[in-house]
Amino acid sequence: MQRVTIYSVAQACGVSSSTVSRAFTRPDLVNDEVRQRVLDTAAQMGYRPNRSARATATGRTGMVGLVVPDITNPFLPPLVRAVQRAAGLAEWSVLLVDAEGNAAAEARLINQLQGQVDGLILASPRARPDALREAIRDLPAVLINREVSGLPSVVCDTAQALSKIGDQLLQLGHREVALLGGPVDSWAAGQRAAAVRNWAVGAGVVLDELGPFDASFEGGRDAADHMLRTGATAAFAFDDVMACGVLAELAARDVAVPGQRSVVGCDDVLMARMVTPSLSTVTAPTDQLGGVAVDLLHRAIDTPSARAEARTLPGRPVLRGSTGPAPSR
Amino acid sequence: MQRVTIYSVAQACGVSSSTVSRAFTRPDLVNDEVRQRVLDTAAQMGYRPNRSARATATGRTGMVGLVVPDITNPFLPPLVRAVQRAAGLAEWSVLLVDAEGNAAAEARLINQLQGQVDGLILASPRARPDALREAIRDLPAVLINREVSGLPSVVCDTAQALSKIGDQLLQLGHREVALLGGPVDSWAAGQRAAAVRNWAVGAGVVLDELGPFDASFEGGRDAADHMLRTGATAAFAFDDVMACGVLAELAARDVAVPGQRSVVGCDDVLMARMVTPSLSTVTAPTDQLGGVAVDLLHRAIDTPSARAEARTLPGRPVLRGSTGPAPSR
DNA sequence: TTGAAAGCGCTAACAA
DNA sequence: TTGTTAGCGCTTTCAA
Repeated sequence: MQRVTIYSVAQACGVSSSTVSRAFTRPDLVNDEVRQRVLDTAAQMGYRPNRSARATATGRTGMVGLVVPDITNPFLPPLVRAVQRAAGLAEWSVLLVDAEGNAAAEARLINQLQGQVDGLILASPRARPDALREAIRDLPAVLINREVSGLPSVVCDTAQALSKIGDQLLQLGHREVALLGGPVDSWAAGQRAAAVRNWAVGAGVVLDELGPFDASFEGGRDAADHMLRTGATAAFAFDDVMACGVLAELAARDVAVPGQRSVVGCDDVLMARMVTPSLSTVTAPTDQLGGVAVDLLHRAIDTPSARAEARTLPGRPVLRGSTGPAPSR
Repeated sequence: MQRVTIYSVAQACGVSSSTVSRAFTRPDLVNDEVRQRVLDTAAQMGYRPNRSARATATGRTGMVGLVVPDITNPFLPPLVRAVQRAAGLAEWSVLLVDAEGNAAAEARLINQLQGQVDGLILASPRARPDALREAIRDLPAVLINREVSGLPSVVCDTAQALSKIGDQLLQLGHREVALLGGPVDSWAAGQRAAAVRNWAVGAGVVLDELGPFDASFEGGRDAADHMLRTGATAAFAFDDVMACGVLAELAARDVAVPGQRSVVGCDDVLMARMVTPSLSTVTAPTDQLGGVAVDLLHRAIDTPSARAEARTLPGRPVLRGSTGPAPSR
């Protein structure tokens, strides 16, 4: 029993190999009856188009590279899923690459993807803009949660949501608030910090800018320690993971949340609901982020000349158990 | 400026295309000096071997499919990373496929991978054995955390670790213990249940078998509810996620952990350290699981005739804050 | 140690 | 609407 190719199918059908090929790739160009016959015998013979051969012939691999800075960051798996689902709809396979938290590795990994994929989706990459652009070369690429001029991107705008949560804190009586900063090479960290700063000025509250801290549980514990040395009664953590660390450290020190301190996260990862108290945070529209990214990549591939589009999707504020009235003095 | 191929490099070097090809794939077959010259000009011209063309010629894609049942399960991302790292060492790219928690989708997805990859790594697949075997067909495949006769596999043995934790509970005075069962189609759930049962018989403790529950936070809350209706002072949850749900529900009902109830998880996911109290659990040797899986796949590909090997790696018990002395009556 | 040439399975002009 | 044919870029005999 031989490998089944378009040739064996063609022979079995009494047509030429091109007809078989067309039956699969350009069904409209083939007589209905013939096409059906081809498809049937192909199915029956267990024919599966050889992706590699197709790729050599067309120059398209049918694969997209998805590069993530750190797959263990709980924000990413749902995003990976979203991208995967959207890509699947476009008949794309996803080549996942994890930079293992190493910003320097990103460029190298992107490089390795060259020639293996039709396009790139980069989820909140940490590499510097020039390194990024050089690694990407002329491969169509889309960024998620980061903007770099000249590259298409889709980001979650957390500014509005954060400011809404801020207003809530204000109403709850908080007058001094801490900003627990995230990694300096994180674009999102910059955006979020700016948003909180902006809100603080408008709201007239005292803002204690602390950090940068590691975007991790331990970083959060560290941040809580610093926060307790200020007069802040509430804190915006860079993300939910850090916020969880803050909660843990506060609990360890018998500082009641939300009784004595309020804590706000960002991203709304699965864990945000699981901790006690549950985290007030900003929900990112993960599915849409993935969908739009794939969509933009489609365009970037089909119309390489088109101007890079920078899209923004709003985050949604969610108030849960970790925010409450400021303690009375 | 044209695409650079072995031909352009060959021309620039004054050698034949086969020599260029060899310089990359069989360097030993080429004169040292010539090879160096070829490699240098290739690098300088920015030559990158075309994976697809190579694949059509050799019949090897240089890719492995990694199928996971649910990428949002926190146990998996570290495993994905481990597999990816090991695969990278073998010059393999990883095509990640997420079944989105849908057992039925697994077989379909595996099927789609046919012809696209050289082999398959299936992380704790849920599909039934026959469906699995049929989907795999004659693609080399390795299972992680599941055993199916005839297929190579590497699993984490949690039995010893669970029994050790059980012994600890015994010493702490627990005499009635609950087993919060996981999904029935999970092989690991079966193994863990058997381990706990076994230990319980040997230790002479009363075992309340409850469930099956959903392997989720909500499933854990549900399980806690059931547990509280028994006399159990300690519980083995199917996994850490479920255990977190148990902790949350107990906290919500003001049942102190570990004061009134002890809780044991399994897997030692990141979250296990983050919850309060931190979870006593079983640490899986994730990196090794990934490494061995890739190793086994290597063999399965190189020696298709070889007998399927079923390897076992021990889990390690970790006692943290969620286990303590049984409450005195 | 090297080169010529056939072929991997498929697509895409072009012609019929 | 179909078939013929020439590639896609690479590997791999086979001869030299």
